[in-house]
Amino acid sequence: MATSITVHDVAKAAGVSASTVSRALSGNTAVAAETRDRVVEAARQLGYRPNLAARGLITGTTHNIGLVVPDLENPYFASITKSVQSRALAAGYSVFIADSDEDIRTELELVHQLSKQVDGLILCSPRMAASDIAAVAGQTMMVLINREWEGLTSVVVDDAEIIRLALEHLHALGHRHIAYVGGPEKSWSNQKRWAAIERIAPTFDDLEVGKVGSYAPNFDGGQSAADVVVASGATAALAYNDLVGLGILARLTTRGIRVPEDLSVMGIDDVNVATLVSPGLTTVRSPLKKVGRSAVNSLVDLMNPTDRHSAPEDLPVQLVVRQSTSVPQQHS
Amino acid sequence: MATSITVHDVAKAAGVSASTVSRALSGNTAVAAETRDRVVEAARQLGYRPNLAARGLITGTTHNIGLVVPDLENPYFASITKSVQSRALAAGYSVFIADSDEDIRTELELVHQLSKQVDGLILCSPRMAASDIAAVAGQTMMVLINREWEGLTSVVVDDAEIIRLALEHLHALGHRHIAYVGGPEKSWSNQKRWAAIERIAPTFDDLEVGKVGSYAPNFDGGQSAADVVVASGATAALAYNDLVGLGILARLTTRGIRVPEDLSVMGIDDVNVATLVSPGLTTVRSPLKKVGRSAVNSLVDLMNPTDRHSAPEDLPVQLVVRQSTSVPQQHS
DNA sequence: TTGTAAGCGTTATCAC
DNA sequence: GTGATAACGCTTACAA
Repeated sequence: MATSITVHDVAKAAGVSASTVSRALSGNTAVAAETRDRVVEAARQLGYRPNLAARGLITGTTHNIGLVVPDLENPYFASITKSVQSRALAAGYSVFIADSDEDIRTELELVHQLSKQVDGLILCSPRMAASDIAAVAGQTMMVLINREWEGLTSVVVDDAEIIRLALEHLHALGHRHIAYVGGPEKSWSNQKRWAAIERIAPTFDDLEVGKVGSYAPNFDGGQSAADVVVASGATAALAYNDLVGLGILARLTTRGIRVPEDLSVMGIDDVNVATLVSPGLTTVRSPLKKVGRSAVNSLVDLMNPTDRHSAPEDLPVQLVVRQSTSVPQQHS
Repeated sequence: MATSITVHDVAKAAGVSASTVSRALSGNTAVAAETRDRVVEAARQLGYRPNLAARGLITGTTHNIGLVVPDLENPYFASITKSVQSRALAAGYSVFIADSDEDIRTELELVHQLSKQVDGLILCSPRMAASDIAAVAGQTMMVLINREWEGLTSVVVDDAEIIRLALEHLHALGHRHIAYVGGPEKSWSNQKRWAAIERIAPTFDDLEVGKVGSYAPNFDGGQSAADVVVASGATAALAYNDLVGLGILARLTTRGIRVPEDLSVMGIDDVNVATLVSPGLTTVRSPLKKVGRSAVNSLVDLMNPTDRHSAPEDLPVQLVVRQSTSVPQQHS
C-alpha cells in the first residue's frame, strides 16, 4: 500500500504535463516520438503502473469480467474457470471469480456484488430464476453458459447430441433397459438432457429409458443413486455427469456388483477425473476448454461492439469408450 | 452497461444533497433517522449500487483481493480457491482469480496486473523467485500459502508432521525401503518434504527412503514415475501429492502390479478425488478449507491494522488409511 | 444535522 | 504536438 506513483510523478520526471504522459502511454493520440520515449523511460524507472480504477471511472470500462459458477470443486467448473481465466488474460481482462456453492441466493448476491465492477459477466450453469437473469442482463453485459434465455448470448453444448451418442452406444451394445440418473431439478442441462432422452429414445428399437430421481451433481449423489439403479432392473446407467457416474461406480464396487459385467455405467462430460478410476468411465466428452474460451470471446465481442466479431466456434461432443460399458450379460 | 444511477440521482429523489446520501448509506457519520430512512428508501427504489471503483479512489481501499494459484484444475488448489472465495465474501471482499498454469513468467505477470487493483494478494504455492516476491510485497499487502519468506505472513501446513505420519505408518506396516516421488523442483513444499524425510527417516529403525526424480505434480507425473518406482525395488511409494499417487496407482494397475499386495502407495493432501478410486488412496489429510480461510483472515488483519486481530488457526494434519497400503509381502 | 467544495488518478476536450 | 481544464462517482473536510 506504499503510496503509488501517479501520472503526475511521471510527468514531473519527464518534464511534460500529465495529459502528455497519458497519451504517450496509452498511445491513442499522436505524440512526438522523442517525447514518448522520454515518458516511457521515466515511467519505467519509477515503476509506474496506471490506476485502473481511476481510468475506468472516466473511460467507463474496467477491463474486468466476472465469472459465476456453482461449485469450483467440481472439476467440470474448474476446467471452464481455468479456460475463462486464460482467455481473459490474453484478451487483457482480469477475472473476478464467484462460487455460489449451488445456492440460488448466494448466486444472486454475488452477481449483484460483481455487476458494478465489471464490464461483463459470465454466468456458468446459473440456477437462478429466469426473471433474475433478465433483471441483471438489463444492467450488465452478460453471456450464459449451459443456459439459454431470450435475447442473451449463450454458449451451450449440444445436449441432444450427447444423449444421442450415449443411447446409441448403449443400444448398440445390446442394452434395452437404461436408467438415467438425474441431476439437480433447477439445472437447465438436466432438464434438456431428460427432454432429449424422451425425444430420442423412441427412435431406437425396443429401448426403454427410465428416470431415476434427482441427485446432487457430485460423487455423493451418485453413491446415493446406485442402489436405486440396481433395484430398477436396468442393465445400464447413464449418469447426469461423470461425478455421479463415479459415485455409482464406487457404490457398486462396494456392494460387489461388477462393472461392466453386471451393470454398465456411463458418465457425461469427460472431466479430468473420469480417467483416474478403473474401470475407466465411458462418457461423452464436452469441449470444456473451448466452452470457456468461447464464452470470453462472445463477451468481449459484446463489450466492444466496434471490433470485428470473432466467428462463433462450434462445440463438438465425442463419445469416449472406456471399460465401464460392455454387452449386458444374462446371469442365471 | 445501462448508465447506472449515482448518488446524485438518489439525492435528487430523496430531496437531499449527494453527501448526505453518502453518509446515510455508509453510516459513518450521524444522519437524522428520518432523513436516513428517506434516502435508504429512495436508493432501494432506484436500485442504487455504489460504484466501488469510485469509492476506492478516494478511500484508497477497493475491497478486492487477488488469489494466484498454479493450476485451478488441480483439486488441491480448487479447494483452497473455493474456501478463499467463500471467506472473502463473508468478509466483504470480492476475489480476483489468477491461474499461472505453473508458469513463472505468467505468475509474475498476473501478480503485477492484479496488484494495482486489490487491497491485498494471496499467493498460493508461488513458484516465483524470492526476490520477485519481495519486490511485490513492497507494493501490496500479501499473504503466502505454502511458502515462507522473511517478514511475510504465511499459511503453511506442517510438512514435517505430514512426513512423520506417513513414514510412521509405512514403517509400522513393515516397510523398510520406501521411494519418495518428488514434485516440481521449484515447489517449496516439495523441498520441505524432502528435507523432512532426510531428517526424520533416520529416526526409524532400519529405514531407507530413496528419492525418485522430479515429476509434474499431477496424474501424468505419477504415471511417468510408476515404472521407476517399481525398478527401484521399494516396497512402498510415498508420492508428492495425491494426484501423483493416483497416477502411480493407475499405471501399476495397467501393468498388472497389485496394490497394495505388490506395492503400497501413499499420497499427500487427501484431495477430494482421493476417495474416488479403488483401492482408496492412503494419504495424509491437509485442512485445505482451513488453509484458505486462514489466509483470508490473515490478509484482512493485515489490511485493517486497527481491527482486533483474529487468532491464528492451527492446521492439524491427519493420517487417513485406505486400501492402498498394507504389510509388504515377499513373493518368491 | 446538512450542504458546499475539493479532490482521489485518469482521460477527453479544447485551446494554443 | 502539447498543456490547461473539466469530468467520471464518490467521500470527507469545512462551513453553515
